[in-house]
Amino acid sequence: MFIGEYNHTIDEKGRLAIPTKFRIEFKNGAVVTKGLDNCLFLFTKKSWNELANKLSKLPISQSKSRAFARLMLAGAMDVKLDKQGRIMLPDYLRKYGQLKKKSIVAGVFNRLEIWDEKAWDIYKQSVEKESTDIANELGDLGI
Amino acid sequence: MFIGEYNHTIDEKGRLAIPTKFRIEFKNGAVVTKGLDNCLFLFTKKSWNELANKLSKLPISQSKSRAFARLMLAGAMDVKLDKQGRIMLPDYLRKYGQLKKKSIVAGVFNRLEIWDEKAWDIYKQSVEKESTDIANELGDLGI
DNA sequence: AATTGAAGTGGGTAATTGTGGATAAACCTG
DNA sequence: CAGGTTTATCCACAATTACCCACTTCAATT
Repeated sequence: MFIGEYNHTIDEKGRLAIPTKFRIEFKNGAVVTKGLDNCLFLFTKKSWNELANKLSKLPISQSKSRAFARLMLAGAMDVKLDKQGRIMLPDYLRKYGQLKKKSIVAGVFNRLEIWDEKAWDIYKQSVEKESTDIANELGDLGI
Repeated sequence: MFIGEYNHTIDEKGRLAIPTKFRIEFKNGAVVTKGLDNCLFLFTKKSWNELANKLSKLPISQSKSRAFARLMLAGAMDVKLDKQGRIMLPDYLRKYGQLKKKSIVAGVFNRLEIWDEKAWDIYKQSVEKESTDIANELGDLGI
Protein backbone atom coordinates (compact mmCIF):
# COMPACT_ATOMS: atom_id res chain seq x y z
CA MET A 1 0.00 0.00 0.00
CA PHE A 2 1.27 3.45 -0.92
CA ILE A 3 1.15 6.22 1.64
CA GLY A 4 2.97 9.49 2.16
CA GLU A 5 3.71 12.70 0.31
CA TYR A 6 6.93 13.40 -1.56
CA ASN A 7 8.35 16.52 -3.20
CA HIS A 8 9.98 15.72 -6.51
CA THR A 9 10.89 17.68 -9.60
CA ILE A 10 10.25 17.04 -13.27
CA ASP A 11 13.32 17.83 -15.38
CA GLU A 12 13.41 19.32 -18.88
CA LYS A 13 13.17 15.89 -20.39
CA GLY A 14 9.92 15.20 -18.59
CA ARG A 15 11.37 12.70 -16.16
CA LEU A 16 10.03 12.20 -12.65
CA ALA A 17 11.69 10.15 -9.91
CA ILE A 18 9.61 7.61 -8.02
CA PRO A 19 10.26 7.40 -4.25
CA THR A 20 12.81 4.65 -3.64
CA LYS A 21 10.73 2.58 -1.31
CA PHE A 22 8.07 2.10 -3.99
CA ARG A 23 10.33 1.21 -6.87
CA ILE A 24 10.29 -2.47 -6.16
CA GLU A 25 6.52 -2.46 -6.71
CA PHE A 26 6.97 -1.15 -10.21
CA LYS A 27 9.71 -3.51 -11.28
CA ASN A 28 7.33 -5.18 -13.76
CA GLY A 29 6.32 -1.85 -15.25
CA ALA A 30 3.82 0.86 -14.49
CA VAL A 31 0.92 2.65 -16.13
CA VAL A 32 0.23 6.38 -15.81
CA THR A 33 -3.28 7.61 -16.50
CA LYS A 34 -5.42 10.68 -16.22
CA GLY A 35 -6.72 10.93 -12.71
CA LEU A 36 -9.36 13.02 -11.01
CA ASP A 37 -9.04 16.69 -10.09
CA ASN A 38 -6.36 17.12 -12.71
CA CYS A 39 -3.78 14.83 -11.20
CA LEU A 40 -2.22 11.72 -12.69
CA PHE A 41 -2.52 8.18 -11.39
CA LEU A 42 0.37 5.76 -11.40
CA PHE A 43 -0.62 2.11 -11.15
CA THR A 44 1.40 -1.05 -10.92
CA LYS A 45 0.94 -3.38 -13.85
CA LYS A 46 -1.16 -5.64 -11.70
CA SER A 47 -3.54 -2.93 -10.47
CA TRP A 48 -3.85 -1.57 -13.96
CA ASN A 49 -4.82 -4.92 -15.40
CA GLU A 50 -7.59 -5.23 -12.84
CA LEU A 51 -8.85 -1.80 -13.77
CA ALA A 52 -8.57 -2.39 -17.49
CA ASN A 53 -10.50 -5.59 -17.08
CA LYS A 54 -13.38 -3.62 -15.60
CA LEU A 55 -13.18 -1.10 -18.40
CA SER A 56 -13.37 -3.88 -20.95
CA LYS A 57 -16.83 -4.77 -19.73
CA LEU A 58 -18.33 -1.41 -20.63
CA PRO A 59 -20.74 -1.60 -23.58
CA ILE A 60 -18.94 -0.20 -26.59
CA SER A 61 -22.17 0.67 -28.38
CA GLN A 62 -23.00 3.38 -25.86
CA SER A 63 -21.32 6.61 -26.82
CA LYS A 64 -20.78 7.53 -23.18
CA SER A 65 -19.04 4.29 -22.31
CA ARG A 66 -17.05 4.55 -25.48
CA ALA A 67 -15.94 8.01 -24.50
CA PHE A 68 -15.07 6.86 -21.02
CA ALA A 69 -13.05 3.88 -22.20
CA ARG A 70 -11.25 6.09 -24.68
CA LEU A 71 -10.40 8.65 -22.05
CA MET A 72 -9.02 6.05 -19.70
CA LEU A 73 -7.26 3.81 -22.19
CA ALA A 74 -5.94 6.31 -24.68
CA GLY A 75 -5.09 8.50 -21.72
CA ALA A 76 -2.97 5.78 -20.20
CA MET A 77 0.66 5.13 -21.00
CA ASP A 78 2.95 2.22 -20.34
CA VAL A 79 6.10 3.39 -18.62
CA LYS A 80 9.07 1.74 -17.03
CA LEU A 81 11.60 3.02 -14.57
CA ASP A 82 15.07 3.88 -15.79
CA LYS A 83 18.19 2.97 -13.87
CA GLN A 84 17.65 5.99 -11.61
CA GLY A 85 14.06 5.02 -10.85
CA ARG A 86 12.47 7.69 -12.98
CA ILE A 87 9.57 7.55 -15.42
CA MET A 88 9.06 9.62 -18.55
CA LEU A 89 5.79 11.52 -18.56
CA PRO A 90 4.46 12.00 -22.09
CA ASP A 91 3.59 15.53 -23.13
CA TYR A 92 -0.15 15.05 -23.23
CA LEU A 93 -0.21 13.84 -19.64
CA ARG A 94 1.99 16.64 -18.39
CA LYS A 95 -0.40 18.98 -20.11
CA TYR A 96 -3.43 17.31 -18.57
CA GLY A 97 -1.92 17.50 -15.10
CA GLN A 98 -0.66 21.05 -15.71
CA LEU A 99 2.67 19.86 -14.41
CA LYS A 100 5.58 22.23 -14.22
CA LYS A 101 8.82 21.54 -12.40
CA LYS A 102 7.83 21.16 -8.79
CA SER A 103 5.55 18.20 -8.29
CA ILE A 104 4.07 16.11 -5.53
CA VAL A 105 4.01 12.34 -5.50
CA ALA A 106 1.37 11.11 -3.10
CA GLY A 107 0.59 7.56 -2.07
CA VAL A 108 -3.11 6.70 -2.08
CA PHE A 109 -3.79 3.02 -1.36
CA ASN A 110 -3.10 1.08 -4.52
CA ARG A 111 -1.80 3.97 -6.59
CA LEU A 112 0.51 6.94 -6.58
CA GLU A 113 -0.84 10.33 -7.52
CA ILE A 114 1.19 12.97 -9.30
CA TRP A 115 0.25 16.59 -8.69
CA ASP A 116 1.54 19.99 -9.60
CA GLU A 117 2.79 21.47 -6.35
CA LYS A 118 0.56 24.53 -6.46
CA ALA A 119 -2.55 22.59 -7.39
CA TRP A 120 -1.78 20.22 -4.54
CA ASP A 121 -1.47 23.04 -2.01
CA ILE A 122 -4.72 24.59 -3.13
CA TYR A 123 -6.49 21.26 -3.09
CA LYS A 124 -5.16 20.42 0.36
CA GLN A 125 -6.22 23.78 1.71
CA SER A 126 -9.74 23.43 0.38
CA VAL A 127 -10.01 19.91 1.77
CA GLU A 128 -8.75 20.94 5.17
CA LYS A 129 -11.30 23.72 5.31
CA GLU A 130 -14.06 21.28 4.58
CA SER A 131 -12.64 18.72 6.92
CA THR A 132 -15.44 19.06 9.42
CA ASP A 133 -18.05 18.51 6.74
CA ILE A 134 -16.09 15.61 5.39
CA ALA A 135 -15.77 14.17 8.87
CA ASN A 136 -19.52 14.32 9.21
CA GLU A 137 -20.03 12.52 5.94
CA LEU A 138 -17.51 9.93 6.95
CA GLY A 139 -19.60 9.41 10.03
CA ASP A 140 -22.50 8.56 7.78
CA LEU A 141 -20.30 5.90 6.24
CA GLY A 142 -19.75 4.33 9.61
CA ILE A 143 -16.15 5.39 10.10
CA MET B 1 -3.51 -4.40 -25.07
CA PHE B 2 -3.22 -1.08 -26.86
CA ILE B 3 -3.12 2.04 -24.73
CA GLY B 4 -1.73 5.54 -25.05
CA GLU B 5 -1.86 8.55 -27.30
CA TYR B 6 0.69 9.22 -30.03
CA ASN B 7 1.25 12.21 -32.31
CA HIS B 8 2.09 11.13 -35.83
CA THR B 9 1.93 12.69 -39.24
CA ILE B 10 0.50 11.48 -42.53
CA ASP B 11 2.81 12.27 -45.44
CA GLU B 12 1.82 13.24 -48.98
CA LYS B 13 1.70 9.62 -49.99
CA GLY B 14 -0.87 8.85 -47.32
CA ARG B 15 1.48 6.88 -45.12
CA LEU B 16 1.13 6.76 -41.35
CA ALA B 17 3.66 5.30 -38.91
CA ILE B 18 2.48 2.87 -36.26
CA PRO B 19 4.09 3.26 -32.80
CA THR B 20 7.05 0.89 -32.59
CA LYS B 21 5.90 -0.98 -29.55
CA PHE B 22 2.77 -2.13 -31.38
CA ARG B 23 4.34 -3.18 -34.65
CA ILE B 24 5.00 -6.71 -33.54
CA GLU B 25 1.24 -7.18 -33.08
CA PHE B 26 0.62 -6.36 -36.71
CA LYS B 27 3.30 -8.57 -38.18
CA ASN B 28 0.62 -10.81 -39.72
CA GLY B 29 -1.16 -7.87 -41.27
CA ALA B 30 -3.74 -5.33 -40.21
CA VAL B 31 -7.20 -4.12 -41.17
CA VAL B 32 -8.24 -0.46 -41.25
CA THR B 33 -11.88 0.42 -41.35
CA LYS B 34 -14.37 3.18 -40.70
CA GLY B 35 -14.83 3.65 -36.99
CA LEU B 36 -17.29 5.46 -34.80
CA ASP B 37 -17.20 9.19 -34.12
CA ASN B 38 -15.40 9.84 -37.40
CA CYS B 39 -12.18 8.09 -36.61
CA LEU B 40 -10.60 5.04 -38.19
CA PHE B 41 -10.11 1.69 -36.48
CA LEU B 42 -7.00 -0.38 -36.96
CA PHE B 43 -7.28 -4.04 -35.95
CA THR B 44 -4.87 -6.90 -35.89
CA LYS B 45 -5.81 -9.72 -38.23
CA LYS B 46 -6.90 -11.79 -35.27
CA SER B 47 -9.09 -9.14 -33.66
CA TRP B 48 -10.60 -8.32 -37.01
CA ASN B 49 -11.59 -11.90 -37.64
CA GLU B 50 -13.30 -12.10 -34.28
CA LEU B 51 -15.13 -8.86 -34.92
CA ALA B 52 -16.14 -9.79 -38.45
CA ASN B 53 -17.50 -13.02 -37.06
CA LYS B 54 -19.70 -11.11 -34.62
CA LEU B 55 -20.82 -8.72 -37.31
CA SER B 56 -21.87 -11.57 -39.54
CA LYS B 57 -24.17 -12.82 -36.78
CA LEU B 58 -26.08 -9.56 -36.50
CA PRO B 59 -29.75 -9.98 -37.39
CA ILE B 60 -29.99 -9.11 -41.05
CA SER B 61 -33.56 -7.93 -40.63
CA GLN B 62 -32.59 -4.99 -38.47
CA SER B 63 -31.78 -2.10 -40.72
CA LYS B 64 -29.56 -0.52 -38.09
CA SER B 65 -27.33 -3.52 -37.57
CA ARG B 66 -27.21 -3.99 -41.32
CA ALA B 67 -25.97 -0.46 -41.70
CA PHE B 68 -23.39 -0.91 -38.97
CA ALA B 69 -22.09 -4.13 -40.47
CA ARG B 70 -21.86 -2.46 -43.87
CA LEU B 71 -19.97 0.47 -42.46
CA MET B 72 -17.38 -1.78 -40.86
CA LEU B 73 -17.14 -4.49 -43.48
CA ALA B 74 -17.42 -2.56 -46.71
CA GLY B 75 -15.18 0.15 -45.33
CA ALA B 76 -12.45 -2.27 -44.36
CA MET B 77 -9.13 -2.53 -46.11
CA ASP B 78 -6.26 -4.97 -45.69
CA VAL B 79 -2.97 -3.23 -45.07
CA LYS B 80 0.52 -4.28 -44.12
CA LEU B 81 3.38 -2.38 -42.59
CA ASP B 82 6.32 -1.33 -44.73
CA LYS B 83 9.89 -1.65 -43.56
CA GLN B 84 9.54 1.58 -41.56
CA GLY B 85 6.40 0.37 -39.82
CA ARG B 86 3.98 2.53 -41.78
CA ILE B 87 0.62 1.74 -43.34
CA MET B 88 -0.91 3.26 -46.46
CA LEU B 89 -4.30 4.82 -45.82
CA PRO B 90 -6.54 4.64 -48.89
CA ASP B 91 -8.11 7.88 -50.06
CA TYR B 92 -11.67 7.01 -49.11
CA LEU B 93 -10.66 6.34 -45.52
CA ARG B 94 -8.62 9.49 -45.21
CA LYS B 95 -11.63 11.33 -46.49
CA TYR B 96 -13.95 9.58 -44.04
CA GLY B 97 -11.69 10.44 -41.12
CA GLN B 98 -11.10 13.98 -42.43
CA LEU B 99 -7.42 13.32 -41.95
CA LYS B 100 -4.90 15.98 -42.77
CA LYS B 101 -1.25 15.89 -41.84
CA LYS B 102 -1.25 15.94 -38.06
CA SER B 103 -2.93 12.86 -36.66
CA ILE B 104 -3.38 11.02 -33.41
CA VAL B 105 -2.94 7.30 -32.97
CA ALA B 106 -4.76 6.18 -29.84
CA GLY B 107 -4.69 2.76 -28.22
CA VAL B 108 -8.11 1.51 -27.11
CA PHE B 109 -7.88 -2.13 -25.98
CA ASN B 110 -8.02 -4.36 -28.96
CA ARG B 111 -7.65 -1.65 -31.57
CA LEU B 112 -5.83 1.49 -32.52
CA GLU B 113 -7.83 4.54 -33.46
CA ILE B 114 -6.68 7.12 -35.96
CA TRP B 115 -7.92 10.67 -35.48
CA ASP B 116 -7.36 14.03 -37.03
CA GLU B 117 -5.53 16.05 -34.40
CA LYS B 118 -8.07 18.83 -34.18
CA ALA B 119 -11.05 16.49 -34.04
CA TRP B 120 -9.31 14.57 -31.27
CA ASP B 121 -8.67 17.71 -29.24
CA ILE B 122 -12.27 18.78 -29.54
CA TYR B 123 -13.56 15.34 -28.66
CA LYS B 124 -11.25 15.08 -25.65
CA GLN B 125 -12.24 18.49 -24.40
CA SER B 126 -15.93 17.69 -24.57
CA VAL B 127 -15.42 14.41 -22.74
CA GLU B 128 -13.18 15.80 -20.04
CA LYS B 129 -15.77 18.45 -19.27
CA GLU B 130 -18.07 15.72 -18.09
CA SER B 131 -15.53 14.88 -15.45
CA THR B 132 -18.09 14.65 -12.66
CA ASP B 133 -19.98 11.94 -14.50
CA ILE B 134 -16.72 10.22 -15.13
CA ALA B 135 -15.83 10.47 -11.47
CA ASN B 136 -19.05 8.74 -10.59
CA GLU B 137 -18.41 5.99 -13.07
CA LEU B 138 -14.96 5.56 -11.64
CA GLY B 139 -16.63 5.10 -8.31
CA ASP B 140 -18.81 2.37 -9.76
CA LEU B 141 -15.69 0.61 -10.94
CA GLY B 142 -14.32 0.62 -7.44
CA ILE B 143 -11.53 3.12 -7.86
C1' DA C 1 32.43 17.60 13.00
C1' DA C 2 34.01 14.46 9.33
C1' DT C 3 32.69 10.42 6.66
C1' DT C 4 29.99 7.37 4.42
C1' DG C 5 26.19 6.10 1.83
C1' DA C 6 21.96 6.60 -0.43
C1' DA C 7 18.69 9.30 -3.00
C1' DG C 8 17.33 12.98 -6.20
C1' DT C 9 18.77 15.63 -10.07
C1' DG C 10 21.21 17.09 -14.22
C1' DG C 11 23.51 16.29 -18.41
C1' DG C 12 26.29 13.82 -22.29
C1' DT C 13 26.38 10.18 -25.62
C1' DA C 14 24.61 6.51 -28.30
C1' DA C 15 20.77 4.20 -30.22
C1' DT C 16 16.19 4.20 -31.88
C1' DT C 17 12.25 6.11 -34.14
C1' DG C 18 9.54 9.07 -37.16
C1' DT C 19 9.57 11.32 -41.42
C1' DG C 20 10.79 12.72 -46.06
C1' DG C 21 12.31 11.60 -50.32
C1' DA C 22 14.53 8.68 -54.22
C1' DT C 23 14.41 4.74 -56.89
C1' DA C 24 12.45 0.43 -58.60
C1' DA C 25 8.59 -2.50 -59.38
C1' DA C 26 3.77 -3.24 -60.42
C1' DC C 27 -0.44 -1.72 -62.27
C1' DC C 28 -3.70 0.10 -65.23
C1' DT C 29 -5.21 2.49 -69.49
C1' DG C 30 -5.62 3.64 -73.97
C1' DC D 1 2.67 -2.78 -76.00
C1' DA D 2 4.02 1.98 -74.56
C1' DG D 3 3.00 5.57 -71.47
C1' DG D 4 1.86 7.23 -67.42
C1' DT D 5 0.31 6.53 -62.75
C1' DT D 6 0.31 4.31 -58.59
C1' DT D 7 2.40 1.25 -55.16
C1' DA D 8 6.30 -0.93 -52.89
C1' DT D 9 11.11 -0.99 -51.39
C1' DC D 10 15.08 1.26 -49.94
C1' DC D 11 17.99 4.90 -48.10
C1' DA D 12 19.04 9.08 -45.32
C1' DC D 13 18.33 12.68 -42.14
C1' DA D 14 16.63 14.82 -37.87
C1' DA D 15 14.55 14.56 -33.61
C1' DT D 16 13.48 12.03 -29.81
C1' DT D 17 14.35 8.64 -26.40
C1' DA D 18 17.06 5.38 -23.73
C1' DC D 19 21.23 4.53 -21.36
C1' DC D 20 25.01 5.74 -18.62
C1' DC D 21 27.83 8.57 -15.59
C1' DA D 22 28.53 12.26 -12.26
C1' DC D 23 27.37 15.84 -9.06
C1' DT D 24 24.82 17.47 -4.98
C1' DT D 25 22.24 17.15 -1.02
C1' DC D 26 20.82 15.18 3.13
C1' DA D 27 20.74 11.93 6.79
C1' DA D 28 22.85 8.58 9.62
C1' DT D 29 26.96 6.99 11.85
C1' DT D 30 31.28 6.98 13.93
